[in-house]
Amino acid sequence: MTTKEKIMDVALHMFSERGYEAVSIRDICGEVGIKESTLYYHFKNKMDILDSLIAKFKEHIEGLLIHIDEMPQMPSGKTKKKNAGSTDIIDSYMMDSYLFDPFCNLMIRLMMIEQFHNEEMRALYEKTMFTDPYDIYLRVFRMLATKGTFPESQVDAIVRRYHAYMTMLTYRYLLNGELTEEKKKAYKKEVHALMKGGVI
Amino acid sequence: MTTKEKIMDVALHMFSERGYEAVSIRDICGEVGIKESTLYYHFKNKMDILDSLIAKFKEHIEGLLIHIDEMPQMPSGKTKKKNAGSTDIIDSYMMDSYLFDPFCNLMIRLMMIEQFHNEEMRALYEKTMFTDPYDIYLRVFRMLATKGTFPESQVDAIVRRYHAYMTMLTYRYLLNGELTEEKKKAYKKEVHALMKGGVI
DNA sequence: TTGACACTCTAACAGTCGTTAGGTATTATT
DNA sequence: AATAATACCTAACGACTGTTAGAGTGTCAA
Repeated sequence: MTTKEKIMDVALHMFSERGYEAVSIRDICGEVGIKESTLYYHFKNKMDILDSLIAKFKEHIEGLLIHIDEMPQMPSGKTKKKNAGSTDIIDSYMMDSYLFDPFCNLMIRLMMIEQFHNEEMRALYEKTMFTDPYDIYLRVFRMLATKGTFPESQVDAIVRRYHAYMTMLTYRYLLNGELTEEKKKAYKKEVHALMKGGVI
Repeated sequence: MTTKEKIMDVALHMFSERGYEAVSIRDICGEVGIKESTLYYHFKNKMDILDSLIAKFKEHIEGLLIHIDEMPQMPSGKTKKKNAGSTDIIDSYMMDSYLFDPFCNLMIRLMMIEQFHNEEMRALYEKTMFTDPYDIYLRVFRMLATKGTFPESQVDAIVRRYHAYMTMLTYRYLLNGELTEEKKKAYKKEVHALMKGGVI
């Protein structure tokens, strides 16, 4: 990891825990192991660190959304038990590559903190936590409806329910205090229980 | 409003928007219109302001919970259309006296921000945003089940759904950027649409 | 061997931070 | 009238803030 990457990594950890303003340049440099002037060789000022993190995050989710656009009509399609495909693809993109991903999880926390006084953060937060996920769920469940898993007339209601559950569980387990392995397990367990239990 | 109350009011507005550490004593005093030394006449230090806000909030929700404990088996019970009672009591306690209440709404935002590096805040946040609401919904829907609105066997599933919807909508509309009248209306509209639409 | 470049350092700047000592009015109590 | 309490003030403290000028390093191409 280069010094620049290390600075961004340390800064994200600190920003997402205490907020941008509350973290000082000296806090970051102390943890990275460099002098303050060295940081200004890599970034033009403090805000430039935050901007770089946002740019990196935007690139990351852009990549995810492109992959979802290109996703197959039904992933592998080996097992044919009900809803299996939907769980797989949502697990893969929403959980493993987004909510559980260390970088993305910390960025979501940072957006949660900064959204109240930063309009750019607020817009990005709304898009990545509400608008985009809803669109993804809609796409997945529409696909499943064409496969005959359930009537197309029910898609809207099912997507609303699924989105509500996923959002609640995300805030309950993945954005509440430290993200432990236990919380990830509890989150996955609840999601799968809902799928099996026919609550969706 | 006394000077002490004004300090707490201004501090809460600033803390809930930018976070505790990012707000300075001079920021607060400038807005209140006093000198810094005057603030130290009313509070022993900066943390004392935060502690006072937390104490006030705890008292507030304690009062709400006691009122719910003492609530009648069925409020007024004049109209008998399905689910009418549940909506009324939840509107009254959860929305008007909690989520929409200016003081509580700002305290929730503050807890959202501070929970990641303050264990007391995290515990209070979990209790007031997840544990307590779930218990309240459970109590209300159990009561409705005994009235025959729906089978008792369905109570658990219904409460899970209701809690998920309410939590999602709260984060989507009431804890996302500025709390406008439009957002309150959109929130209420979605909640009532879910009740009428039989999605619950 | 020289020069250019990438990277890190020392040392300091002006401004802001939380906090405090000590003074001054106004009001209530004796 | 004297005393005490309440609520505010001026002025400053040492520590910390983001940021910068300028001086080394080491590596590589000419």
